[in-house]
Amino acid sequence: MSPTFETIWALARQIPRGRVATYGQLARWAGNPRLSRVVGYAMHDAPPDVPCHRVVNRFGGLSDAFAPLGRESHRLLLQMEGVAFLPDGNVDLEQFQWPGPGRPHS
DNA sequence: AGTATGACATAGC
DNA sequence: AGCTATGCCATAC
Repeated sequence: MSPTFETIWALARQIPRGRVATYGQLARWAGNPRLSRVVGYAMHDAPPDVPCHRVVNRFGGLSDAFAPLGRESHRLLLQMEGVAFLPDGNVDLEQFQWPGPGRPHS
């Protein structure tokens, strides 16, 4: 496996429960803000221990590629974790977007 | 081995 | 302010 994938998976795994992160942020923490595409691809190959449902695009919702898997599952999973959804069907990034691993300070 | 595509994002116009 | 073009890494053909 590529170290990039492992890095991305590690970051995704570090996402606290009830919080979501965007591809851009993961990519940024991975080392390159433009790695967003690779992040998505990493999610494609992401093992079950990676909460890919906590990884969303900058709109706050999973991409269409995840839709066939059941976007309701996505919403249900996040709701189960205490994440609120907007009427748009997207997560309230303003409230639930993960601040980042480099600033775990309250 | 090279080209094309992909769960996105940012910058430029 | 909205759209187009480009960047990045890895996989598939």
